This record gives sequence, structure tokens and C-alpha cells, in this order.
Amino acid sequence: MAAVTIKDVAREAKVSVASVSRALNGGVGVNADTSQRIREVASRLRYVPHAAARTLITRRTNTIGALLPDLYGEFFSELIRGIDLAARARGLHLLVSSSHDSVEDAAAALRAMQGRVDGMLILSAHVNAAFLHDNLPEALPAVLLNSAVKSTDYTVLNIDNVAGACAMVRHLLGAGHATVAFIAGPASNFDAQQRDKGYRAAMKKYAPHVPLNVVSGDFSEESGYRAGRQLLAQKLRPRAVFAANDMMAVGCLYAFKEAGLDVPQDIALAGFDDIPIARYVTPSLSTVRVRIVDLGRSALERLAELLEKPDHVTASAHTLGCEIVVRDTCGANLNTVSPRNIRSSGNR
Amino acid sequence: MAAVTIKDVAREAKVSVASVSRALNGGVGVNADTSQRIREVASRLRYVPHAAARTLITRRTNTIGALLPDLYGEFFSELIRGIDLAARARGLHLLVSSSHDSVEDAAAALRAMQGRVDGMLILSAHVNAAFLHDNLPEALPAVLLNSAVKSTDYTVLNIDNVAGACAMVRHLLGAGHATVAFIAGPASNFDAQQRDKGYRAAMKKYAPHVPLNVVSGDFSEESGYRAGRQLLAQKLRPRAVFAANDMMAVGCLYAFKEAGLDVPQDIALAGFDDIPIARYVTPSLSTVRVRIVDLGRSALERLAELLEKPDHVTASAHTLGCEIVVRDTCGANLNTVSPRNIRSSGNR
DNA sequence: ACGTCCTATGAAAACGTTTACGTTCGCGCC
DNA sequence: GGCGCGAACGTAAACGTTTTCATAGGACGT
Repeated sequence: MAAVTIKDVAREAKVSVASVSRALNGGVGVNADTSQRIREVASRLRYVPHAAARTLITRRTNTIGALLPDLYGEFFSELIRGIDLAARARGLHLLVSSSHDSVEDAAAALRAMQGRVDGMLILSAHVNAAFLHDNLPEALPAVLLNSAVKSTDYTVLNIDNVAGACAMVRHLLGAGHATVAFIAGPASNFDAQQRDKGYRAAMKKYAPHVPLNVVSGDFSEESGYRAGRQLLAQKLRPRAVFAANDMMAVGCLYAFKEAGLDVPQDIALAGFDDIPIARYVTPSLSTVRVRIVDLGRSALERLAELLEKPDHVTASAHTLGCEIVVRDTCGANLNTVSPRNIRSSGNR
Repeated sequence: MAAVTIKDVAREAKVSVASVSRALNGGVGVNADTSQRIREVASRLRYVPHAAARTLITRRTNTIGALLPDLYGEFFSELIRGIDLAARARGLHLLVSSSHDSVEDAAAALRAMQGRVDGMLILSAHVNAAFLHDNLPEALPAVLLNSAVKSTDYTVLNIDNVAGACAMVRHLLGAGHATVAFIAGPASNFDAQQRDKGYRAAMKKYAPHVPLNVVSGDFSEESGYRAGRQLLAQKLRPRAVFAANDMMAVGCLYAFKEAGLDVPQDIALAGFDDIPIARYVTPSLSTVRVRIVDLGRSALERLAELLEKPDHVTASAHTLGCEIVVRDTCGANLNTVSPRNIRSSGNR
């Protein structure tokens, strides 16, 4: 056992523990060369302050907790990466609890983090004001990600789904596709709601005389496939289809291929998320990209802000922009040969 | 501030703090109904033991740390999911530090976790005996993932890359492809080394008279593309190509398509990892699947074992099997129509 | 020479637990 | 009745820090 404590350092440096503590924490109120000597002794003994003891008296854990649902692939890893990077830059640790699909699960995890963290990052389908009130100790700073909660008590950080969807619909219309159908996501999902809203807003604004055409889906590839078949069965087949996420777009793409249609000549297609698969399907999928890393990073930054000055940093709401990624399925670059985007990173 | 401590509970229940502690921790040595009463008071006051105070005296944090490199997508999320699930089942918390690409980074992160965790899960390219000796406090239990370290001091958990690669090469040969080339990964990478080894072993065993044919790559898609062109330029084009990972296989696939070759008729192809993209490229990629969730889960289970009884649980080495996933690029199911595998899960 | 202030330092309290050690008390046994 | 014993419970020490307060000793102005 290492077990080298502040007392050992004090004895070795022939000073009191108080001086050691002072020297190691900024060194104010202690002579410069004494401080220097203490530091040397400390590093020689490989002294590491006992985090728990420090927490006990400081009331600071220097740790933030992340409560996440059962996320999938890229989204999860990018989000964590963003959070982790920003946390490390601030000397904060990251306590993760993921894969919560039920409310009880999430509540239990939240309670288990009690006292272990200085603040929380929460991304969960079932957080609402009541849930938070019941399970989140008041005065524990928290930042909500992608949440419909509009409380004045919590800072929330959202992806600008509306603007992203709106921009894509506009792009499709602008590419000459007169009619644009929409494959919706699960009605309970906040992202899905917002994207739906964006579709409707864009249609109203840029193609006010074209009737809306919405078929339902649940974000799964299979539901996208079904939606695709459903659209093909319509009397007037739409010129373009906008799916609320990429997985559904991929399913839809297979339905079109199966029917012998040429994408984008016969029918254009676009998705949302820019999952890695998007660039590898044939033809490659046009979509709306969300910078997930940024979402994680700025979430942590907001939280860190809250930690610094808990005194009236008013809870605020922020929005993260999206960008349109034009590939082959949207039919906007028919005449140009689309270069295959090779990414040289990612050695896994 | 909640700030309800054990003293508050004791006062309210008219007992000493010692009895409260006893009642809440198994309740031995305390009268049954006293214990009951204490519990009621505790839950009524919403008492939550202060984790740091408990850690200070117990020397247990009930937290395990995970040190991970800059992982990518599915691999990362699945690994964390496996670890998280197993940890939660044991009441352990998970402190994550990821995205470490340099040795210094990893060392710093390891030291920062000092005293915050009861044990470590380490997956990193640059861990070796010396690194661990320098940065890991002795007597801190650790489990190494996918590591070349063969120390008797640490438990290591590896993917059976050799057997996986071996099985795939055998499968390709068995499908009638007389010659099999190999696209190697970065020489410094342990997985890459093992897969290379598997290729060589299989060729020696099942096709001893066929010359080896290895071109180099670095796990990136781009290097796979280059390797593919290199293979096509050979005098005797191989009948099948086995890439050390899926990304390179995908790059290679594009090189073949570009050259107008039909895969798998003209040349067969296989990868390793079964990343999600594998099933979406056209034709879909045959590959070797690794159950990453299991890797995470059993890593945590080994570590938990170490924590339970630090007294001579001899450090051991374990291996996790792979399975071959036959899709279209390997040419093994030419005559059957391969059903497109739709996954209905994954709503993200 | 003397009070005053300032700097460097040490002593000790406090944080909230767990646990070793006493103390009390009831009970059975000789 | 004395004795030992075990169960129930309380007292207090201990864990390793930070921080408040006290003290000593200069420097400095008068």
C-alpha cells in the first residue's frame, strides 16, 4: 500500500501539515523556498492527496455525472468524447451511468450518484419536471440535453432539429423536387417531434400549395423500409422523401431499390444524423449532420459554468446548429461526379 | 442543501450514530425493531450516506475506473455498455477517462484516478509492464484488455484474434478460393499482430503450398483502398482478400469496384470486427464478429473478483471467442439469395 | 523603547462515517 | 447470591484533508 499521507510529507519536510496543504494548493501564505522544499518532498514521496478526505471537507468532488439512455454507436461515443475532453481540460472527472431505458432505472442511477458528483449531465427520454423534482437533490447543478423540459430551473441544451429539418426540406425543394414526403419518428421522442415540426414549417414556407405527406416510423431501419413501401403505394408518388433519421432513410432506400427505382433519378431521399453508415450506402445518403462532440463539450462547459458560480447563473436554453451534408441521394449533384469521401482516421 | 447526516437520523430515532450505522449496514448487533425504526426514520429524512466520508474510513470507493484510448463508434459504446451493465449489477460506479492517444495523456489520467477507484480497467495501445509499474499504484487491482502484456501481475483479457483470423482464412479457402491475400494492420497494434499471426497459421495449416501474400495497411479505409490497388497490380491477382479490419476491407472493396471487378465473383473479400457499416456496403461484407459487450462485461467481472478477494486470486489470462459472419463478399453463398438483415433495434 | 501590523507557521477543529472498545443489563448456572 | 456471558447499545477514536485561529517574531513608525 502506498498510504503516504500529508503527515508523512510534513514530517519529512519538517513542517506542519497545514503548511504542506498550503504549499500544495497555490502556496499563498507560505514562504517561497519552504513551499519549494515541500513540493520536492511531496513529489519524491509520490504523495497524492486522498480524494475522499479532500471531498469530505471541501464539499467538492471534482466529478460530474452523466446519465444516459441506451445509446447507439457513434452518437454515444462522440457524446462521451466531447464531454470527456472538456471535463479533462477542467480537471473534472466523469462518472458515467448509461443504458437506462426505464424510468425506475434512471431514477435509481440518479440517486446512486448522490454525493459523488458536483453536477449532472442528463440525457434521457423520460426526464420531465416531475422526475427531476423527485430524484434530483435540489441545488445540484444539472444540464439537460435534448430535452423537452422548459423549466426555468435547469439549463437545457438542444440540437436545432427544427432548423436542420427545415433547411433540408428547403434544399430538396430547391433541387427541383416538387413534392417532399416525410417519414416521422416515434411521437414520444423529442428529436422526432422537432424534426416533424421543421418539415411542416419548411413546407408551409417554401411550398405552401403542396400538401403535407407524413408517414409514421419509429427510427428503426425496418420502420423506414415499411414507410418506403407505403410511400410507393401512394397514388401520387412523392418526388423526394425526407426521413427523420438516417436509419429509416436507409431502410427506405432498400425499399426503393427493391422496387427497381433509381435514387435519386426517380425519387430523392435524405436522412438526419449523419451516422457513419450514411456515406457507405449506395448511393450515398444526403443528410443533416449534428456535431455531437460539440453537444457534449458545450454541455459540460455550461455545467462547469454553473459550478463556478452557483449564485444566480440563470438557467438558460441553448441550441446547437446543424449542417446539411449533400451526397448522392438528394439529387442535387447529378451532374457532378461525387468524390467518395475517404476518411483516413478511425483506426478501429 | 440536503445536508442530512447520520447524526440527524440518530437524534430523530433517539439512538446513537453507531446504531444507525449498524442498522443501515446489514443490521447485525442491533435489535430487530430498533433497526426497523431507524430505517424508517432514515428514509423519511431522505438520508443518503456521504460517500466520501464512508470512503475515507472504509478505504473503498465502490468505483472502478476505465482507461480507454480514442475509440471509435460501435466498439466504444458496446464496450462501455458491457462494463456499465456489469458494474451496475454489482453496485459499482464507473469512472471513465477516454480518448487518450499519447502515453503521457494515459499516464496522467491514470494518476488522476489515484484513490478515486478501487480498481482499473485498462485498454490502451501503450500499456506495457514498465508503464504500469510507473503509473499504477501497486496493489491497485487492474484488468488489461486486449493487451500484449504477459505479466504474472495483471489479469489480461483478450479477443481471440488468432482463432478468428484463422477461421476466416479457413472459410475462404474452404469456399474454393485457392489463394488468399492479407491486408495487415499497423505493426504496433496488438490486434493487428494477432490477426496477422492467425492468417499465417491458417495458411500454413490449410494451404501449405500457397505462398503468403501480405500487403500493409494501418486500419484506415484509405490504406485499405491503397492495398486493394496494390493487390490488383500483382501479376497473379489473389482469389480472395482478407483485411485485418472492416474499414480496410471497405476501402479495398471500393478499389475493386473502381477497377470494374465483381465481388465476390472475380475476387472475394472479408474483414474483421463486424462494424455496423459491414452489412450496409454493397455487396455486404463478410467478417469476423467480436462480442464487444461480452468483453466489457467479463472484464468487469474479473476485476470484481479481484476486488472481492485480493488474497491470491492469481492473475490470469482469458480469451474471448469470435464468430464468422458470412455475408456476400466472401462468395460462400453465391447460390442462395442472402436476405438483407434488418435490425429493428437501435433508435438512434 | 514600545506598540502595531504583517508574514510565516503551527495547533487543532471540523467534515461524516465506521468500528473497536466499554458499559449496562438480563439470564442462566453453579 | 455470585459469576460469567452475550446481546444491545453508546462513546470515542480514527480516516486525511482544509481552514480557522493563535502565536511568534520581525519590520516599522513614532
